[in-house]
Amino acid sequence: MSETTSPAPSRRDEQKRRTTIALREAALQLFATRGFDATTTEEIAERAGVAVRTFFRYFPTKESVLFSSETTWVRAAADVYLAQPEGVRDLDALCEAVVSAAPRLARARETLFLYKRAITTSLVLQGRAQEGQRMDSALVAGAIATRHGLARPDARCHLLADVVFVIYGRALDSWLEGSASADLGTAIRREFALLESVLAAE
Amino acid sequence: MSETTSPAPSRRDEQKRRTTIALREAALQLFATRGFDATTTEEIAERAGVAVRTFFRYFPTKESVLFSSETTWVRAAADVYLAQPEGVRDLDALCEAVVSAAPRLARARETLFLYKRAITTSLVLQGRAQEGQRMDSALVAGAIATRHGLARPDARCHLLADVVFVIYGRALDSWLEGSASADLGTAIRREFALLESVLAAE
DNA sequence: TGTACATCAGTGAACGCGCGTTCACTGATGTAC
DNA sequence: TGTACATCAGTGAACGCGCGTTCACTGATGTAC
Repeated sequence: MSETTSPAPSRRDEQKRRTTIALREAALQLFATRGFDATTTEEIAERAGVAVRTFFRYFPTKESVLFSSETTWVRAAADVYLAQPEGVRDLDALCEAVVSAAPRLARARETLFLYKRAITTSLVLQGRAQEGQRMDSALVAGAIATRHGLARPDARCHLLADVVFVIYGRALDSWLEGSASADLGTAIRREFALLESVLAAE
Repeated sequence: MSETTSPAPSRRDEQKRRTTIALREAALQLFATRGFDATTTEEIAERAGVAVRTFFRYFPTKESVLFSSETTWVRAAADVYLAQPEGVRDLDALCEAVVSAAPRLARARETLFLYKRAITTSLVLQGRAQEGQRMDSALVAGAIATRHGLARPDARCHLLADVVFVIYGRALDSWLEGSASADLGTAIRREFALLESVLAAE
């Protein structure tokens, strides 16, 4: 009755997984180097070793290949946030939560780097990435509301969540642009500290 | 030698201006109601009373019709920001600057409403809007740097500028969704106050 | 273990569609004298 | 003020292109007995 164990991946499932990954990787590489618009679905399929027809069996649109609907690091971070002691200030709790996701993100540095490069080549991808972030922000706003005993997030929750994503985005960017040896967690803490200093200024 | 006076708009210039406006308005209406993807350039041209061919004489792409490159309210707001007395805290100076732009924005309420609706229907438009905001944010970051006597904006300037746009965006949204009689300036001040309270909390 | 049938990943080919371009032209507006 | 020519806004038609769909099929994997 243990439904949690891997449910016997058949050869077919294995094959499907391989094809999915092959298409994802091919697309990421091509988008990051040549740009989204300059890459055709034909080229992606070719690089992945399948027919174009197959590409559209796996992904409904060209741009959807970059965005897996798998639960992001945000959900895990929200749990960390909610696990913080009551006495901790919201902003500090959020900082800890985001920092807790750093190792997982750091492990995918190269992929994140390509992903970011790919995004910048196309308005569609930027729009889609923003859409994803809006959903993540709403999720975080919900967590903040929960911590405060609110049934629904109010304006404060949403504002705070949005600010957190500004901070996260800036931290991620500086980390990706810096040396590979730098620590993402440190970069995140730095941006949080910056926010405080900016508001306290004068 | 007064180059500032209007340089004698000829009939041709007048005609061009009319066509531009007609295309813009037609596109805005159609995008906002039917959605960007569901609207063809054919329909836009038809509604504006010109041929499709003419559309592409005025705008290089379907999506560019929504974005005029005219200087936004941001430049004016940046000037207001820089005109604030030295003693005023950065955040307060920024608040005043954004609030000073409120009347101008409020006058275009209906257009802003349609614009926002249009944006939400398409990833391309979202990306393009975001791109514009990035540029505006960079402009504000530059102004902040100037006020602090920096040659170039540092991380603090950029973070602050980004936060300002989060605040502005949230204020604008709540104003557009609220009753028409509400005041945008008030909404802006409210969001700024919210940010302070959020950071001071506990 | 072996056979018969069902399912399903992958494919080829043809197609619809709308964006954006290219070519060649018309007729109104503007300018030179 | 009037005439001759130049410029330029607008157009029609045909086209290239890549995304995404539809139809009809193949061969490998999975299942029933």
